[in-house]
Amino acid sequence: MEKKQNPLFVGTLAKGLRLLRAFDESHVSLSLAELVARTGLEKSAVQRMAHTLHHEGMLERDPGTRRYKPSHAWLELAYAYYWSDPLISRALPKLVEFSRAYGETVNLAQISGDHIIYSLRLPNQRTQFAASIVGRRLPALGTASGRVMLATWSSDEVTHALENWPIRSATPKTITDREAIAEDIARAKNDGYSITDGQMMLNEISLAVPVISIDGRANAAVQVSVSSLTYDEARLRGEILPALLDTAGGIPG
Amino acid sequence: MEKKQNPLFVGTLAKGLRLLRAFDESHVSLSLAELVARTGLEKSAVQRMAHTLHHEGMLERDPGTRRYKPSHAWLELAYAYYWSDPLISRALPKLVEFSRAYGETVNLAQISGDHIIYSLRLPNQRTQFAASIVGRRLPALGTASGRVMLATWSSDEVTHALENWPIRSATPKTITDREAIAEDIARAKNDGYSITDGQMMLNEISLAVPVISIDGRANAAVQVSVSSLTYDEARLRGEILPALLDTAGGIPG
DNA sequence: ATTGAAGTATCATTATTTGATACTTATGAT
DNA sequence: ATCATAAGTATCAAATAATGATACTTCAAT
Repeated sequence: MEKKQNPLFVGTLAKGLRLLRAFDESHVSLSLAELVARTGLEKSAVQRMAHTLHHEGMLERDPGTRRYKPSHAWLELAYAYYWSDPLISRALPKLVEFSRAYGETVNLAQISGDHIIYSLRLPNQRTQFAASIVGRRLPALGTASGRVMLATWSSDEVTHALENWPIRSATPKTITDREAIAEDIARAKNDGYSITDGQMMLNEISLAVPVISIDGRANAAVQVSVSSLTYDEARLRGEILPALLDTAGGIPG
Repeated sequence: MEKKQNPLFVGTLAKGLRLLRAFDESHVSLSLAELVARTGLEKSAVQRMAHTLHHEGMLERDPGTRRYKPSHAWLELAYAYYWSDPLISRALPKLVEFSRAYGETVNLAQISGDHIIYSLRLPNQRTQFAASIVGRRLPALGTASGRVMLATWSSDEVTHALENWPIRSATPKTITDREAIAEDIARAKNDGYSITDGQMMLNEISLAVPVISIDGRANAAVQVSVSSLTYDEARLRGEILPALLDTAGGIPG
């Protein structure tokens, strides 16, 4: 640790957190050696941190393989988060209502830095795993949700986002041209919704509408994903959009 | 810290985790002073840990009130957990299928020490917030899910659980007599399901069936909650039970 | 305007973490 | 089977980084 941090910064704690962060969708369990590789910490440090996290119930440990895994405590943290964010309890009943009425996958997305994060998801039969579980982060500029939120922000903020926020190409159809994204945001500003086609996954159309707070700004969006095989954009606009606007508008300010 | 721990134990990290754990459904945001009270740590230590957790993105901080809150990172951890637990991806499609077919709230519960934890929840219109979000823990003996899991365990394990696991009275109808719970588990062993009425919440009937693994043991259960105002136990057995058994049985070993 | 509580900053002390190393256990190739 | 190598575990002297007491500042309430 060669950082000249604030004297209030506790490096040991920060190191421990790096072990937790080392787990993700492509690293579902990690050995000691793998933790060393992924965190960049000393072997001894990882040994101690992993031991402590296990002792404290934050890491599961397979006695056979000696590999570490996330524990149930990670879900308990999510539980605490849900109670702490007032938007969640306001949005959930509306999303449930929509989900039951239309049978399509519906999500609540929130802005989180330059990404969006899905904080509520109500999957339907055909949605695949990654699109069914909360906590997924995606670059905001590449999603209908992110764009429809930006459409409610000041033009300075939008400009800054367009210039600095990341873009990740996920499919052949991913738009990586920032000029084109700017136009899409402008369109969303006019229309009050945003539609993307195959940006994160092929054959997936997303429709998002903003959850606007008292000050007119949206930090959240309600979003529906449908298969392009069963819907086209016109049908989405005709059948789903009005209900989705109701849903988002019905979320108490 | 007067603990004579293993030399591998890093006290500083454990302290930091206590701050995270201080948040729950009735402590959605905490001031520095409240964190001191809830963790039992020194004011200086809490100051440093909170600063570090905030710096590392694990705590949100309201600049106005100076209160700390869980951050979106807590949902990201849940995301990593979901990928790490193979049962989740196997169970989810089955639960979705059931949910859409019957329109009733359905959950996946897993054993977690002497509690159960809800790891998947598909809420319907009438379910209230606490029953809609994942990560909730309940004393296993007080739930249909816990009992139906125990029904697949060895009698030694059941005895041990009956003698030692906690019971919390949540409603006037909560059964606190361990003898009665023993009988209920025995019944579940025979029937292959368990029904409870108003144990955690009045007017709520729960039906749970085990998710049995290759060795015949269940560490998970699929559970349905319905209102006692619209269902009685007989109707639950007749209409829901067969489908629920299919659902749980269809979860790949 | 005053007061007490909450939050913030500082710093000498020393307990704790550190990281190198040695040891043990697993794994895989021949 | 045997060996070689990697992975995991244990130990300990050195010194860094956490500690916690205290003083200072800001805030909230009367």
